Amino acid sequence: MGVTKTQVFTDKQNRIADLAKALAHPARIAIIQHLLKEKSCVCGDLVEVLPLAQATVSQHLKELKNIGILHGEINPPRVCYCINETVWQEAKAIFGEIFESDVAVTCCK
Amino acid sequence: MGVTKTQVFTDKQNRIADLAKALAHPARIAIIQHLLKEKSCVCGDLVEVLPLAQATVSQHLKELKNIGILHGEINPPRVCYCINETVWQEAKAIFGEIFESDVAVTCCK
DNA sequence: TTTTATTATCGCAATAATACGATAGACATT
DNA sequence: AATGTCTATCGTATTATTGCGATAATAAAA
Repeated sequence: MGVTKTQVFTDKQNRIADLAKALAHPARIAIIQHLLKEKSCVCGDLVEVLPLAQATVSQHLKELKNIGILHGEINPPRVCYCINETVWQEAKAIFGEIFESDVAVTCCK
Repeated sequence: MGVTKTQVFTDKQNRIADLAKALAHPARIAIIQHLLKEKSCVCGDLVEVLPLAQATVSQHLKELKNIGILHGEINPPRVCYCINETVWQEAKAIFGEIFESDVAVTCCK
């Protein structure tokens, strides 16, 4: 065991979980916040902002790229990372849908 | 290593990441969806709905309870789990804040 | 071609997360 | 007191994640 049983859940449930997992680390939150705030999105800038080693930052960027939230654009010798607006809108819609539900306060009564 | 360096990030960044981590598993998404949809929130019902062992479901419930999204109410011999509206609104606000930001499409140009 | 600058990947170590059987705990009912 | 029902916890095996030094890869510039 030790592996998530993705096959028993719906595609949407897995997608929501994957998107949430991409946001489930403070460094990746910091990266996204920086890219939303600053126009500059060069990897080296992020390495300066984040108190993590270059290899670690690169790894977090890779995860965000894999899920689709970011895409990288080679601009030698630098790489410019940008938020992928399509996936960003997808995530916005998915989380919006979840949180727009009203909670039954008097549950089980 | 292998442990997240939480101390170098802000409380808010860590909180966002923790809330996202709570949502970062399809079983926990399914649990939340079920609690939002159905009035029944008894642990046993969730065990029937989810194709996971009782121990595993209980463990996921515990994680959601630890982060504050759920609270359990003992109703012997059952336990009724409900969404904690305070934390739910907090999460809604936090994720809403992130996603309301406009993305600069023409990044690095 | 060599150097320089920047980023990605590899390899490793350590911790975290997932899953479940077995068992313990809580509490009403018999 | 004994039983039955439901849930939590423990122990364990397996896989995933985090972090970083070292090194490779890429491409412009000297």
